[in-house]
Amino acid sequence: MPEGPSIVILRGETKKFVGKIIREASGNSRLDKEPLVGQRILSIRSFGKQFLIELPKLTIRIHFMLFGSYAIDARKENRVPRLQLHFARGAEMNFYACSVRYLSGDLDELYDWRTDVMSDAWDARLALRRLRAQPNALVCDALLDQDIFAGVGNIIKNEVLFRQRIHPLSKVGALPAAKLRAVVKDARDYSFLFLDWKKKFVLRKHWQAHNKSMCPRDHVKFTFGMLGVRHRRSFYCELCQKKYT
DNA sequence: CTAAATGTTAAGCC
DNA sequence: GGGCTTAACATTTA
Repeated sequence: MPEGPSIVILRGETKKFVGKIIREASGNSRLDKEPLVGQRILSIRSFGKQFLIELPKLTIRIHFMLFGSYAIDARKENRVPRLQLHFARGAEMNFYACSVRYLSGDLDELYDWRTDVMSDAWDARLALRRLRAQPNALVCDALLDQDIFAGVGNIIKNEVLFRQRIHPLSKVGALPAAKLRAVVKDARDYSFLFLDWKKKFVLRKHWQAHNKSMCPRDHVKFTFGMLGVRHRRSFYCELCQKKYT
């Protein structure tokens, strides 16, 4: 569920709710759901891995973390939704095992859409600038930095590094300028491939590095490690992914 | 069956 | 208090 492209898919599945009025709100979230009732949905947006439902008085922010899921006009059996929104004629949205928060204020002030890899407003040059500002960071950390690449997660990280033949423990500042630009470009390009493949339910079979044991280029074993400040899984080939230090 | 995972936050420690 | 590391959270899949 959690990476940016998956949230874009959810946005597509819920766009019909824009303009609709929330008739009832329930769920095991501890938030007060009363303020939602009677509110009309002004817009449904996403920022990185966050799903946003904009109402006149507040915005519902849903983050699916690792395990979250949803059901639109359907329910999961034997599960209590964290948040359930009811609309006219039985339409409903159900969100499970996710983080729900309310935001107040103008979304355009809360979020810098230029940093969302899935956004029309994506600004590659801004990402480059932010990368150059932390030359000592490891590329595997930089790609997961939501202030630079909002929406990029561990799968996209592993795939982009493999596609660009970059060792995850490379230092940002050591990458040649063209290589750094390629990382920025591919973070977005691969995210859109991810979106396309996920829509067609063929994402997994296109993984070249993530969760794989063998390098498809060199047919040698991938190295596996829990790398970076967040100790996230990295799968990489010592032969074809160059380490810039 | 057990373990680990597409992620973030907050507590805990120096 | 800041900056860092670790634990907690929760569900599906291998």
